[in-house]
Amino acid sequence: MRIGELATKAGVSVRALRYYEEQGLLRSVRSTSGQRHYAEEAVDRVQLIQHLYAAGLASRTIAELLPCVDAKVSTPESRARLSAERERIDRQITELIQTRDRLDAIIELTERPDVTGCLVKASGAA
Amino acid sequence: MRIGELATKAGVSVRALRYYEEQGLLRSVRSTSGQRHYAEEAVDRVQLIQHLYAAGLASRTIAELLPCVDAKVSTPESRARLSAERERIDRQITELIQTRDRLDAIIELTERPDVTGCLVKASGAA
DNA sequence: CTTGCCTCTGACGTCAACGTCAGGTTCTAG
DNA sequence: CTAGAACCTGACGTTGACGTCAGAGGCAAG
Repeated sequence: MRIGELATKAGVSVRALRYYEEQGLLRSVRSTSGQRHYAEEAVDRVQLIQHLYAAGLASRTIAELLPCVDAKVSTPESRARLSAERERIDRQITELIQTRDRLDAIIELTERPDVTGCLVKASGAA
Repeated sequence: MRIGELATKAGVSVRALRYYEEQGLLRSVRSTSGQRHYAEEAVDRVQLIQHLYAAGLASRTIAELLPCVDAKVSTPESRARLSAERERIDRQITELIQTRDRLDAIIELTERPDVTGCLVKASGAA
């Protein structure tokens, strides 16, 4: 498939795909006229890239991780990098859960209709 | 306390605190000479701000949420906004967990020492 | 063959959350 | 009283992941 189709299927922009290639995250086969062509698997790969971006990884980091994903080969460094990022994501999840809980508490406070007094008086209504 | 102390206690830069004030997220009492002074609670507030940033909220969004946190007052819109952001964070957590699990799978693949063949040959070793 | 959409390569624009530097004031320890 | 740290207000710089525009070529339909 060509770049437009991949963009649609993966839910990203054409520009993003070119950018991924520029960053070494995505490869394409070029036709004689220079147009990019992709296999079906590229859809999955693009989505993985998106998820890693969403997890806060930078292009450089992703570029360092993907080769060992492809080759299923690991050096001590790549393994360290993989688990380091895994831990980072894990901490991020923990933090997000805390933030969500805090938001929940806030919602609880602002939504409680039985403490109507605070809406007007905002005095020490325990 | 003054801005430097707050920065240290909250673990952010002085510049960041001034930026928060500029964005309407943090208030300070000015001394006659113009220096900012904060109460102890500011430490908590700054950390909440940081967590919301970490959860992907923009300054504008935080600025819209904080007043109803402060006043513990809620309009229908503020309630909608609060739970909308809560849902966003929730989806983000789900997505992060998926990404983490995917990383785990990758780590499993690259770390497995019993499939030594793929390190050199990378053939169809099931 | 032409119309119209898709694609190409630069290359500059954007936006947010600060970093950083300049030039001047204020506070505090000795 | 004085040196040095901390603070002030602008205001420009930075970074990453793209958006967007310009100008030129490619491809299927009629």
